[in-house]
Amino acid sequence: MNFSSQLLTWFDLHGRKGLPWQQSPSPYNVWLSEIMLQQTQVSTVIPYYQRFIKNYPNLTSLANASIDDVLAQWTGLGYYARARNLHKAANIIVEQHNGELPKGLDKLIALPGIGRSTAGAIMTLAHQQHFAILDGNVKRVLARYNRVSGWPGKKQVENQLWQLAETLLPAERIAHFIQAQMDLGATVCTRSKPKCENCPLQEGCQAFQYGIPQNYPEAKPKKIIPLRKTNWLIMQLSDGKILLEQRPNSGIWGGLWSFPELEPLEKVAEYCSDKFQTNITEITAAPSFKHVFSHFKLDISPHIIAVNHSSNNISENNSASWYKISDALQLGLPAPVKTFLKSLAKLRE
DNA sequence: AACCCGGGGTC
DNA sequence: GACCCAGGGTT
Repeated sequence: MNFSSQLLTWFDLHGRKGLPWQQSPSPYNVWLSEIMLQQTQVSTVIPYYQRFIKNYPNLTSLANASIDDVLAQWTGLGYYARARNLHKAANIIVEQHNGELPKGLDKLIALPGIGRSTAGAIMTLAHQQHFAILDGNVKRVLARYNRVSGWPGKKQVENQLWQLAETLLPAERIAHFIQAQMDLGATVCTRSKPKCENCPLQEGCQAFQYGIPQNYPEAKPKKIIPLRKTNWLIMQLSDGKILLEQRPNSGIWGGLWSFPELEPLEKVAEYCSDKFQTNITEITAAPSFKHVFSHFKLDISPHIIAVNHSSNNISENNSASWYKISDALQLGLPAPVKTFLKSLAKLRE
């Protein structure tokens, strides 16, 4: 028995077949699930996927939605560029491909947010075409099976893995095979404590036979991440409304609603007055906390600022608005903002 | 080909 | 705090 037939036999017995996006693997459903699953675990994705499909059952409804609504649906999933690219791609597909996801690796890769692996997943899972994928699971399975040394972030190592992934493709049951690789990686050939005793590929696995499976693939070189500080200005009117500002599309939390930030804090009165037409009556410092991103750490000091309007509306040149907290919670919010707003609401109860 | 970008969950 | 997770985009 070879790699693919061993894997397929295992899949029939132990593979995952009840995931929401597997019930009807249309190109749209596969695409949406693949985007959500980029760098995100299955268990996290499931409720988001179900809500998304309920609100946007097909590609046209997604394209017709506003980006603000899409981001609100995405709140808490992270990597918000995925949502912006998804929405952008949906509109391109409506305008240039008659509302149907194009069929073909290169046409898929041409869309924002779809790379080679995601395109491969759509071609195999939705169209039963003969392509490889190379996600974290497949990288791990192949690196161990073939004892590939080096970090997959290196081009040469990645090329080697792609080569292997393509060589091992079976002639039949391509969708099951792709799914089986991911399932094996997720449930048996796990990053730590792999269950080699339950693995159908044990006999041919080079790392199991001659090395230590956990050592493959090599880990990403560590980097020291910088610490940044910021102050959140949580302006609140006497009626309880708070001010939120929409962040620019590029950069961290792009397109999401958050509190105005100011560092240093010295000229806070001037800032609130000039930019938001508010007069400060009282400032209360809330406990600071840290939020960790992959490439930096943010030390956030929230300041609850009781204010009065000095003018009825905020100047037009910034995208900020006053919200009741219950309404704010419906917007696209970074996770720590959502958490903070919830605690603020509880405080006033 | 190297490097950058980026959120949240879990243990 | 370290590490994981169905990568993509830019330079």
